Amino acid sequence: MMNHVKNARIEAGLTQLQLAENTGVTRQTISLIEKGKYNPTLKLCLAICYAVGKSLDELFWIDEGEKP
Amino acid sequence: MMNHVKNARIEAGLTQLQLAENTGVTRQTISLIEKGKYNPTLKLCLAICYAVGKSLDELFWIDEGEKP
DNA sequence: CACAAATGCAATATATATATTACATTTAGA
DNA sequence: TCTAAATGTAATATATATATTGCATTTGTG
Repeated sequence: MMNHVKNARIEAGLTQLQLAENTGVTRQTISLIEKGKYNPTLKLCLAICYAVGKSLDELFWIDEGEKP
Repeated sequence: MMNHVKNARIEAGLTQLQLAENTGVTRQTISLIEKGKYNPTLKLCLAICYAVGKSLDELFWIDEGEKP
């Protein structure tokens, strides 16, 4: 479940803890999502989008070519 | 948790049962998502996108103006 | 109208997303 | 180098997404 959350978070100047607080979840949850080890809910995906100023497609859409 | 799944499904000429089978979930799950009573996982959101040929933003992004 | 397909929805069970706590490791700055 | 902040990660607990079954209601078509 690859995504672009980590890059977007860093671009937004946020730490994992800050993003977690902004989105109402735990730092672990953010960490695992960034590592691609979680399958987040849509609600959380949207909260992350709002927090870092990106769209769902920008953060979570994976083109075939991007799959390792 | 409003979305545009129902319209997209109908445009794609699929029934709830067909979309459920294509995405590997139950018809109930599709029904509840369309009714906005569920908070689906990203994986399922992507499966629905692929099944109906739409992007995450097209199906699940809710503009402020759209909120009832 | 009659009949079948499609949909809504309820109750219970299961799988898994997320919380909580805690500790180890890495990274950045003085 | 030293230290604090940031990050990785594990164990257990809880909340909730999803499955399963079943039946009622709606919708379309002859």
